[in-house]
Amino acid sequence: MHLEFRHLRSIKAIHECGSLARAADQLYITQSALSHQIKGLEDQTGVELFIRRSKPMRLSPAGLRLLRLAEQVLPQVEATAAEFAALRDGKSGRMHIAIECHACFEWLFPVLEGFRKTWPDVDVDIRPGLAFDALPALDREDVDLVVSSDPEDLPGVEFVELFDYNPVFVASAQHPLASQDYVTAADFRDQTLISYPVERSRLDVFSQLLTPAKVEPAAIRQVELTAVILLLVASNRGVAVLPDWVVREVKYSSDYVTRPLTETGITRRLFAAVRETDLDKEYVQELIRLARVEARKLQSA
Amino acid sequence: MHLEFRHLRSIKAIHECGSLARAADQLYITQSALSHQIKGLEDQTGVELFIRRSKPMRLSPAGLRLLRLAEQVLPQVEATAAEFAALRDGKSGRMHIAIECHACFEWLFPVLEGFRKTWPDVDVDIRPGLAFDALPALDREDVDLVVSSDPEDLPGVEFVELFDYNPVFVASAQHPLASQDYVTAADFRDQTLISYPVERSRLDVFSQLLTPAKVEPAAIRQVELTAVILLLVASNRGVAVLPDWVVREVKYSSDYVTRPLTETGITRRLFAAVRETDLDKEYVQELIRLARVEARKLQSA
DNA sequence: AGATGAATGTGAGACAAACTCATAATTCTC
DNA sequence: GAGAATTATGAGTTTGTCTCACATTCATCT
Repeated sequence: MHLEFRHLRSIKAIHECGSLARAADQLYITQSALSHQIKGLEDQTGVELFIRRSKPMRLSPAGLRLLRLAEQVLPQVEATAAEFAALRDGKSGRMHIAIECHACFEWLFPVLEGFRKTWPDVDVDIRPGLAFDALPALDREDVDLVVSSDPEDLPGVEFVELFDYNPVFVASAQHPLASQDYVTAADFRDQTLISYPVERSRLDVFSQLLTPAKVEPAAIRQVELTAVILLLVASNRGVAVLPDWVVREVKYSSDYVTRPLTETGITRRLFAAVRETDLDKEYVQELIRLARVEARKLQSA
Repeated sequence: MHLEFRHLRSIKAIHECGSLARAADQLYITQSALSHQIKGLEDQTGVELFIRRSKPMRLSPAGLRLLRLAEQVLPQVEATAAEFAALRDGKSGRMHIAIECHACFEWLFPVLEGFRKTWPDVDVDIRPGLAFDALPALDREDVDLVVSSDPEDLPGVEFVELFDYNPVFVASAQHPLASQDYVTAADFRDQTLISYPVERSRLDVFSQLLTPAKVEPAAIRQVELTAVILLLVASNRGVAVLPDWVVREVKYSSDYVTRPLTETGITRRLFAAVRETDLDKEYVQELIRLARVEARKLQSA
């Protein structure tokens, strides 16, 4: 049975118009074409679709069955076509984000909250699980944006600057180091460091401070959640290094102090890695813009 | 968006096979054709359907959307195609029956009960509402079989003999006429006749007995249901004329007697009117066969 | 009945779309 | 980097669907 959408549309039109000629007009083909088409289908299936005895043609039981199929199927097709149109116009799309830096969730989530209001048809998700090899995942189109602070020169991938931040030392107000104006690598030698459970190269404390200075903390405790890290620090169970935006957030204001790392402080830059082909998409640019706005908000807080 | 079933089948096949070449084999087309086809669809929609960066091609989000459509739509189409095949093979069909004679429901219903067991895919219905002009309805394909005792010579319509029956006089055992061996037209002059609410020409009592004899009953009471007619007759509220098969059914065995109409009795013949084009369909012949069997069962009861 | 009008059906040819064949260009694997 | 596997491309053929022009059918009116 060689059925095509054309046949379903024709049957629906003939049923609605009550005549071949009018249906043909509606379908922008000649009445002859419609007649050929229906006859062809009838010949092929060996089943009568219309009752021609009485003259406005009426659907036979078999024709009614096809009409039912048409009424099930055609709306689904049109819905898909509409989604494709939205996709092409850039109104719809996918924005699955991999975050290499664990704490980024803190500013990214409010950004996405705002984003989904203006771009309701974009499928948004955060995938912290892919932290390992997020850039290959970007290339494989498993994700569409990677938040990273280590830009690489990859073909087809563009690193767009988001904002600068400072990793800062965090300790309980009662902690001895709290009395210093700033903290150096050597200061960590006797400390319990509380950090995210990821490899050292991905942690600012190590990559920017301890590893170059060849300093090893007395102990390391790995904690998944930012809120819990701050809780432990406030209870003087250890010290931590976190991006400034985290400790500036009001909701975590607790009994701890922050100090710069080294006399001058350390500055890091965050990037959004996206595929070059996605760079011109409006919603991608909008997300980057929103991220920068959010960063400015946090900095002034 | 010029989508065809072909595209949906291709996308499904490529997804399942994981490669163009294997999918092409499965679809009985060349790999080249498949490549052209997908590219054509992508060009037309302006949306990438497959990710070709890595070399077994994988579906893009948009491609996945189409795959979902395919998985919704294709089974529906195949189900319809299967129904059509059954239709052509005569395993499936429609058997909407119009009964001109009101009492025919009594034997027809058990027939249909048996019929639907062997022909589960035939859509069965009884339509007593069409009693008026059932033959035109047959021609218009509103119904497929008309049970009638008045064969006409219509083009395209065949009257197939079902069985003979005798309209018999029914009265309470206490009724004066119950003492006679048979009943004549004149006997009705003083009686209340209980009959179905249809025109006289459709009632055997009138067409076969009273109208030719120009006899008018004292009163006529019209009752819809056969069971109620027999109830009223048993209560001596009037007399009736019913086909023999009705009064032979055990379930109605009550306090009434039956007598022949006229000395010799009246015999009538029942026909199944079907369209000539339907005559060779197996399930039509089967229904007629079952009707005759049922009639024999009732006669021997 | 025959005429009239409004449908639907039919046949031939035009045209476009989809396929095949042969071959080029990728990408993966060892 | 060579070879294998996979996908892309271009040219030419085939298939199928459409249009055009006309035949046919059916319903209604006088």
